[in-house]
Amino acid sequence: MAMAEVAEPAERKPRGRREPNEERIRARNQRLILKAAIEVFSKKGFDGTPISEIAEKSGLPKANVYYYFESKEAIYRAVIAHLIQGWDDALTHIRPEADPRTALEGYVRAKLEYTRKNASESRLFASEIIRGAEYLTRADRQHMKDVTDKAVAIVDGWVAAGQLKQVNARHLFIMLWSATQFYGDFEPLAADALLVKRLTSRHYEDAARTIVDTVLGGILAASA
Amino acid sequence: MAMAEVAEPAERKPRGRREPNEERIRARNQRLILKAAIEVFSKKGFDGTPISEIAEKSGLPKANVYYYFESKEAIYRAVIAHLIQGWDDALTHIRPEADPRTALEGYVRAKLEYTRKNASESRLFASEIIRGAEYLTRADRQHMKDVTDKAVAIVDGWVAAGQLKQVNARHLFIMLWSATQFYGDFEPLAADALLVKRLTSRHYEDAARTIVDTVLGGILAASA
DNA sequence: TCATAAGTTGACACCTCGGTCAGGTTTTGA
DNA sequence: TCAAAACCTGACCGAGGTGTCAACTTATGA
Repeated sequence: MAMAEVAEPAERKPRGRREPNEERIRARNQRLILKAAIEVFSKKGFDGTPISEIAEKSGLPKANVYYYFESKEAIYRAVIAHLIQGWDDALTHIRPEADPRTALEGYVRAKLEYTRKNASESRLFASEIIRGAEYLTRADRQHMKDVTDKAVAIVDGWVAAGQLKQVNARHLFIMLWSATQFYGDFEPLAADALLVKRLTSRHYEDAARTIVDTVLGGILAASA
Repeated sequence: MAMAEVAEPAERKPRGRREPNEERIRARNQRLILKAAIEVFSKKGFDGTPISEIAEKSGLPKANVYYYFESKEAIYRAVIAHLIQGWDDALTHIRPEADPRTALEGYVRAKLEYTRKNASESRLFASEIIRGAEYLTRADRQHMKDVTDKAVAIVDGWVAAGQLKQVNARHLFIMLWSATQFYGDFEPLAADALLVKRLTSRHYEDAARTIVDTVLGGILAASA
């Protein structure tokens, strides 16, 4: 709603250069706040999160949090915007000149890795989408679309070249995405299904193998 | 937390029988409240939902809602418990004597159908899991486990009989589940990926075909 | 050295929300 | 017909949450 999400200082002209490791107060505190916010938001959701808890977790008094961010919503938006970045890294595995099996397997594994290592972020993102994605900016969504389009084009190319059987690339990526997301976002359910208390790296390994085997087995053009 | 979730009336002995279509006041109002609750909870989450809105949507004053339910949490629990029921219907397609292709295809289509027709419930469930599944009772989770176990055993049977290639049945079901869930729970994302504003039945049809083709193509034992 | 900008903070205003309650009306069943 | 149970509800309360503010301290740069 608000135009200026972050309260800007009166912009003293940045005349002198700075030592790299002398982190500016503003940068440090914003980082602290955002980091705490990711954790708390992902655990309790937007409405369930009191600013006081973000403040506590970041070691700052509440009023100081409001010195750096205009509102709770501004913090949330900043966090969401930050999530989008790391999002498409896995897709870099999908390169036209790569062979489909290696590329797709690389994607699946990278995606699972990301989901596993960044479970909080992943859940927060999922929860934002489930709630209707109202805090994702048009630009964020466009970016995700662009990245998807590019990957889809490459898969279509493989299909055209006879390297893959006919397949709807968009639905294919949805499958891969949802399957990989699942292990992080719905961990309790996944753990139940696998008869364990918590998922370990072994389960992620099994997941990768099953996904790759079944999906690739289904679309890889007669290589066997 | 509370033992008695729902405020019970002083249990007048049910001595006379009733006309079937003369719905009792209590039953009707509880139904109204639960229905409204599903909608609102799924849109705003537990913390984001004010009881006043459930009241409004169900046409009852807030105090009346509290006449039927002890607390907000009680309403939420009741809703969640209700969700579990419809959950495993799709799995009835997985029967030992069925042939794998028909069975799995039936499952995928039924699951997509459910997700599509009951998007609110589906999202609410997903959001509950993402938040850590703290309101799912042990019994609910056990039930889901049991149902899963049964389906897994059947798939394992097919594998043993040589009807399917070697596959980790538990991960397989996770794949199918997550893929089918995705279209309902993450609709905005799915729509973006498919370059449309909203998903239609055609997209669900494409989804079913893609899932079935790729997954079954990957695990069906040399039938082609 | 010193004026000014940036950063810090406890206290507080204000509002929303979960939940209660007293006292009413309607249903029920004998 | 009538008493008791079930049902209904406006008004209210207290806890907890967002966001503000005025006064203070620290950093900056000429």
